[in-house]
Formats: sequence, C-alpha cells, structure tokens
Amino acid sequence: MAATEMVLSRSSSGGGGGSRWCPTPEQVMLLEGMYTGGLKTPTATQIQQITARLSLYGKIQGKNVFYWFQNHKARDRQKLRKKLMTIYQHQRLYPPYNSPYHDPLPLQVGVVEDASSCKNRVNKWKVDPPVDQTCNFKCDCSLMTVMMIESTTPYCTRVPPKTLQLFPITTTTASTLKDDLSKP
Amino acid sequence: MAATEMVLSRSSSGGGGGSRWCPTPEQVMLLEGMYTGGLKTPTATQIQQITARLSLYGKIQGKNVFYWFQNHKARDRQKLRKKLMTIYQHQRLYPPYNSPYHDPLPLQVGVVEDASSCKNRVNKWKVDPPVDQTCNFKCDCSLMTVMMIESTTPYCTRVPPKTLQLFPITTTTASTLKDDLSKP
DNA sequence: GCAAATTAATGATTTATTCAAG
DNA sequence: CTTGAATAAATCATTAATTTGC
Repeated sequence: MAATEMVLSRSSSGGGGGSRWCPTPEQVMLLEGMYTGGLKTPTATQIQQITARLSLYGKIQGKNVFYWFQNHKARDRQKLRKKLMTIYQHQRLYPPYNSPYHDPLPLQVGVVEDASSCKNRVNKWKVDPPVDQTCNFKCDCSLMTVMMIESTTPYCTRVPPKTLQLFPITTTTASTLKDDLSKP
Repeated sequence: MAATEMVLSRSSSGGGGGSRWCPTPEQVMLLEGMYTGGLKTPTATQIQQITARLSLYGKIQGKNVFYWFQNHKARDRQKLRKKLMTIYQHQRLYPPYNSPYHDPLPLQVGVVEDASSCKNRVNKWKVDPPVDQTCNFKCDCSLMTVMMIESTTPYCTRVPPKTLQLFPITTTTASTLKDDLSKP
C-alpha cells in the first residue's frame, strides 16, 4: 500500500457509508453455526430471515449474508482442493476421474432424484436445506431475488429511524457506531 | 427446480415469455447499437436508463439488461480468444506476454489516471462511460446497485404504480402470492 | 508499549463456466 | 445451436493481525 497517507479519508471510498461490512463476533458465530449445520447455499428467503436475525447484533444487509456464504463455501472448497492436490501429488496419483477435485465438498445436497439419469450434472442442489421449514417456494435463486426482495431496506440495523439517507455519500464522520466488537 | 408448476398461463402473448426474457428485435437492435457504440459495461445508472427506454418496446427488467451486457461481452471476448488462439497455434507462436489473450477486447476504459503508478492493475474502468451525463456517483457497481435501485419495480413495463408489498414470508401455503410477483 | 510497515483474512466485484429454454 | 439465467472461480481491495524498530 501507499503508506503515504491513509488517514481519515473515511468513507470517501465509494458509495456507501462504511466501506465494508464488518461482522460482529455474534454474527460470525451464528453464520458459522448455520454453515456447519449444513446450510451452504441459502435461498433468498433464508437469506432474508438470516439477515433479519443477524441485524439484532449489528448492521447488516442481505447481500452481506449472501456474500458470506459464497465466500465461505468457495474458500472451504479451495482449501479442500489444495489438500487433495497435495495428496495426489504426494502419491504420484492422478485425480480419480474427470474433474476430481473440482467438487470435493461433501456438501449435503438436496434430494438427488434418482441418480440414474446422469445426463445432467447433478447440480440439483437447489431445493431448500434440511431444516424442514415449510417453504415451498420452488426457485428463489439467491442473489437476484434477494436484491429484489430487500429493496427498501438499505441497511437494516435496528437503529432509531433517523432521516433516511438514500446514499450516504456525505461524510458521516465517524464511525464510532461502527462496532463494539470485543473479541471473546 | 421441480418444473412441476410454472403455470405460464398467460402473458406468453405479445412476445413476453414467462420463464425468461425474450428481447424484441427493437430491444436487441438498441442494445447492440450501444454495445458497438462503445458501451461494454454499463453502470447501474445507465442500466436503469436503458431499461426504462427499452421497456417501451416490451417488458424488461434491469437484470435483463445487466445480463445481456455481461453475456455479450463475455461471448465476444471468448470468440476473440478462440480466434487468437488458433492464430497463435497456427503460427507456432506463443502468446505475446504473460496472459495475452486473456484480455483481448479493446474495450474503452474510463480515465486511467496517470498510468505512471502501476501498483494496481488498471481496473479502474469504474467511472461512467463516454457519455458525459453528470452522474458523479463514484462506484456504482453493476448488479448489486442495479438491484438495489430497481427495488420496487419488479418488471418495469410502464404499469401504473401500485401499492408496494414487501414480500410476505409467512407460510401462506404456497402459491397465490407467488405468481403475483412472477407474472404480470 | 506504540505506531509504522507487512502479512494474513476476508468482504466485495468481476470474469468464466455451466445450465437449460426456445 | 443460440442465448438468457445462474453459479462458481478468480480477482480486487480493505480490514485485522502480526512483526519490527524505536
């Protein structure tokens, strides 16, 4: 980095108040809980609910949740991939078949109908996760839908309703409200 | 997705498909015009305007415009890439330098500040395109912002503004409300 | 102990790839 | 086969850890 200066140029970066979401420990904890609990790709509806719940612990948007799962899954996958790669390399083995470590995650997928017809890759994990909540919505596809849905709630912390600012490009000096994160 | 439903009862009339956007010839013409005119990656603001304009010729959403440019650019690029690849292969040449045909498109980028400091990749094409409309918004980054903006207008054919509903999550056993937001 | 400098994590975008409708 | 839609991989950029010299 330039290191020449970086002082208090606060939030000049682009469009939205704080430059990026900084999850509180509680939020991270809950998210990781859901992830290890089996939720890898939440549907739009789930993202909504998760966002609502996490907003109790700090300001957050649906897209943050969406990104979190995307990144977490991707990095999990790449971690596994590297591990497998070194293993294969170590044993002078080639990956099992076609694209072996291209999808190593033992994610719990949805119902894979019959597996007899392999014409399509079994990417059918679009049904909603193990928890049996009665959401019968077929195809709510992550990001788009999320964005469509969250519409009017720019960031949904439960702050007292101040004068709503569409695009807080203005300085908003300070941060302070940023986080009280004290690591456990 | 189960495909069990998708009633697609109506609206197939008049050139709008139910399941996916089917651009009218006028829309395609205009889009291609803009593309060859130099617009490769419209900002959110531009996407809005384009959508508004194209909605005169048929129903369309911001995401359609977004996807159209994404796909068009991607496929243009891959076409060029293939062409270059065969050329190189044909002449027993290796690509010029590091990743030669990784960015073959002579896209018109925004102002590249000084080019003297190459510390960062010059990916600064985030400023808004040639047309000098006075939008000073720094970083409105494509999809997210588009979605944020278009918010309450699920599909922006010129329908009269109804009362906005913000997505009832409650059980409401299936259906009924669903098609309200998927079909006109 | 403290900040500046460096490195590691990780949030956010962009690009490439894949799926499926027509 | 073409192409709209969706997802995953790669990349960028900023924040937190950490090292280091004082």
